[in-house]
Amino acid sequence: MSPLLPEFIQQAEALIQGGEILPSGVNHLARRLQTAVETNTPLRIKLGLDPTRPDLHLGHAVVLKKLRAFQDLGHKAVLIIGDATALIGDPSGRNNTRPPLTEAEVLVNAQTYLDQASKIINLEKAEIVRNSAFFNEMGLQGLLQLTAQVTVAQILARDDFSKRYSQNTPIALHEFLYPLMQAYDSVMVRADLELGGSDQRFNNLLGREMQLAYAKLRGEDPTSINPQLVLLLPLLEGTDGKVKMSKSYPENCINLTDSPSEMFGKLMSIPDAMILRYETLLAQLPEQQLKQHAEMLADPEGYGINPRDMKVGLAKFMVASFHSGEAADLAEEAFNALFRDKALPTEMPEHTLTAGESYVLVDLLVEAGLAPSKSEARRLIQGGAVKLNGETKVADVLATISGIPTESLVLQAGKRKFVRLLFVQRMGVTPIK
RNA sequence: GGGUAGGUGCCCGAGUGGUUAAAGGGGGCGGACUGUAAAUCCGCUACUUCGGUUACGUUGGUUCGAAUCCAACCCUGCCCA
Repeated sequence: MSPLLPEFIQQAEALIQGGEILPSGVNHLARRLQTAVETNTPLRIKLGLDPTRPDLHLGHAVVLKKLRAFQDLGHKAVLIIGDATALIGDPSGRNNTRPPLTEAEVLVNAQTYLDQASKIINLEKAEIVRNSAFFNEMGLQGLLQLTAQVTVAQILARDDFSKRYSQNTPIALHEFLYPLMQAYDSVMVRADLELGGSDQRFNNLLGREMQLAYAKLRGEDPTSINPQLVLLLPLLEGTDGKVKMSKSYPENCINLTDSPSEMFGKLMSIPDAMILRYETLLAQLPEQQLKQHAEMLADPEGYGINPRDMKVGLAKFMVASFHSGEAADLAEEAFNALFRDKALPTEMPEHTLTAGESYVLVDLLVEAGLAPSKSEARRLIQGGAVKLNGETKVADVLATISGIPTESLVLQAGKRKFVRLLFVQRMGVTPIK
């Protein structure tokens, strides 16, 4: 074997940065990288995504960006659309069974996933595999063979399962299958490295075992097998700064499909303590800059900086990378106008009303989508949340409103919900009954 | 199959006959403040034609009155087989 070259060690270090490689040690990865170049066979980098809910968020972006980094070095991205595994739902980090999905939902979500992933990775150069392709073929025998490779004790050793088990919360048997199936993915796509969040440790490591097990079944020499490496990346906390960003808590997520202003605003809402973490995992700023930011954040007054401005920088960077620089500028302007200067937004949904008619405000709030029910609308008014044209606060629950033709009024509920009311002349003749 | 403990609002969780639309916490929403949709503080958190109506696994029953008592059923944990 040729000696390990420093350039590949450096490459490996850069790739591992922020994450954890298993088995641990830079050299494992460096060796693979070098061999790949020497033999001119790109590494197969596996990432599995379950189309359980249609939107990818910035948590996924952390892993996808890493996948992109491998792509940029000429390696093969193997994207698994877990349309079979999605029928179970990953029990990782869960304390209860996931709600099942219909097959139709899974299909729609899968397509959306690919569209969104294409914002980060180069989809044309990636290999895309739906795991239903081989799981549907597997048959009972295949399933039994798969399940025979792992013992119940091994599965129960997994943290989530053992916790649920000891807390007497139900575990459905099919949930045990999830790690096995994910591991089998690795066998089928002959993965050299699997990417995952740090909660994927068990599943990804099982992939190694499974690759070995199946190699033995095929009668291959176990010593000649190189099971996949595992690169685990930290889980990004959501906008609350506490719980990891997860599809299970949509309000805590920043989605890749979020509009520029939405993405900007959500990034501005992360706690100050999260700034550095986002910069590390998402913006992937150079180490030096991160260090500098850490110092400044530790003593904002001393450095004469405002953490807010740092957040603005982060928010603009992210919006620019998912939308465009222009969109980022516009989002910043709109944000400042709306929240700093408390101006009305320039664009908002419209709701058309007939001029001269009298409308009860409570009804209007519901019709215009500003409140989910009339009771809620009343509460909003009582809480002082409802304003007209940004000025007049409505205090009366029984208030009514009417307008003259071509007049427009801005109805506002809270700081973020606006609707423009347009009054038009009644058209034609109203039929009289 | 036998025994036993449970099933409460978006989530967790108190409540064992009557001001209980149901304590407390989390989450969410709103307000004030600010440097932002940070932090902090405060309020709200079933629906309604404002008469009421619907809610504590389901369906019946007892009672002037039930989340609370009774019966059957469904679901979950644990022990035994």
